[in-house]
Amino acid sequence: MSYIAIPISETEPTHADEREPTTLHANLVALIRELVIEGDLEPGAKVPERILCERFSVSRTPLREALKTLASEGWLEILPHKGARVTRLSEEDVDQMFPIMGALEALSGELACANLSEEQFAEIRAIHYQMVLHYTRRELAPYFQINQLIHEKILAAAANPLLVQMYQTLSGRIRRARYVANMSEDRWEQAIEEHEEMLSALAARDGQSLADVLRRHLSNKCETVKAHLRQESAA
Amino acid sequence: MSYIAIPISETEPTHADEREPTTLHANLVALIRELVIEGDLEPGAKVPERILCERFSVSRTPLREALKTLASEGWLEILPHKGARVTRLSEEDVDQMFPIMGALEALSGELACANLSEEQFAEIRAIHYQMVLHYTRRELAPYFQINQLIHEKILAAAANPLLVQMYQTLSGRIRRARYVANMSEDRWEQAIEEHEEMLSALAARDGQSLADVLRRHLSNKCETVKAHLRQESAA
DNA sequence: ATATTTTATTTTGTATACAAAATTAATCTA
DNA sequence: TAGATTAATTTTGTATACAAAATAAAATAT
Repeated sequence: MSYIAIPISETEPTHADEREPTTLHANLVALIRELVIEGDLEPGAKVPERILCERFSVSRTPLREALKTLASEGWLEILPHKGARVTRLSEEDVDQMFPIMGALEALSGELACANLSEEQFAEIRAIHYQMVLHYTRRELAPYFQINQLIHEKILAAAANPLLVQMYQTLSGRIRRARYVANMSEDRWEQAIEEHEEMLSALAARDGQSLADVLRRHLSNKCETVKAHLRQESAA
Repeated sequence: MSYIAIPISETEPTHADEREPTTLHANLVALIRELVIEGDLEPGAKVPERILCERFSVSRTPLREALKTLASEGWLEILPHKGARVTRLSEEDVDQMFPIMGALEALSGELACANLSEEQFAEIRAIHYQMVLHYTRRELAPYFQINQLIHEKILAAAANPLLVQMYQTLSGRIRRARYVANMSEDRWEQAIEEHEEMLSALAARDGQSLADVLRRHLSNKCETVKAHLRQESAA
């Protein structure tokens, strides 16, 4: 049987000791997940319980519960009697993830077109042009951030919380790889063109077109990420 | 309050040499998940730790880890200091789940058409006609079982393990509701027609058509499930 | 020195112990 | 009697303790 988790992901405190109404378990899940996403725990690295216990000043009980949850979400792999390791994304994994993300994002596009208010559209359009500005100035980091924001806005407009959660789980797992991936000039230009298409489709509330371009966009992104993974594993 | 009788059957393999290393945690996850799916633990029911500990003859530590995992998978909800409850699907939940399942199943259809061997197709066709036979005899339970099998075969043909896992997790969560839902005669006939379309699309390896009919099929199923939920909550 | 057992040490899996919160039972008041 | 307050009980959250497995280190044989 399968086990893919649907995470309850909300941004939470930065220190384990500023816990108020929540439990250690919940805090630890958020904290360790962040460690993985930010790359403080590298893919393939062992995640020894004792080290983390000392780092967060907690006992093994809540920590182990957190590890189990994170494994269920796909961030870690737990081998019986051998402990937890940070999941290492293979090209195969990425090949499996991207079509699914494509399908989910396409769905979000269709739903967004059906629901999008004029205000929401205006906001996305504004953000879009801000992103283009960053592109013309070749400001990579802000570009990525704004880029992410656009996809989040579309996702939010789909008005399906479960869809948001599932997409974010997948997206989070490749976020680091995607961020580090230095795009080629050509790829960057292509990405901008795809975003122009998205805006047009959104303006026309053309769900089918939006779905198509999102799928295509993601498929291209997939190649970028895989290239980066190859490069990384070579080094 | 209803308690549970649990068979702890398959923990002892017949031969120790072909025994893969397993933990109580992993077993418990599978066992309790089954309890939820089979309906032994009803939606909304409390899941008291002590009771389950006694039923399974384990301590709270591995049990609690299992509960955390199951909560992460969406089967349970854990409220701090109040314990675990079986997730109760609202109509809203179902409305959110089905479009996603539709997107995933549509994707599986496209991928299946791209990969399907002649042998695989022949197998699905055979199963299909067996299902039609059950329909003509109005044998509901076997019909459901075979029906499920067809979808699993298509999913498997997509050759994307992650897709399988994600779909099964969602599918499992509504399985009980879907099974119990007594279909109307009209709906049943319609379902059969949709399955005929699926087979044609598969035969032609027409991914787009297959995706469309699968989405439509699932959308109809959604209405059936929601009707059942309404009926259930009324009682 | 290399390879292979044997023995320590560490790490994980599970059980138990104890404190805090929540639930239930009991008591009191109007 | 109903409702509110307080005390008892249960249940959950976390820490610690101990056993089994795995890893590292030491010792032996080749």
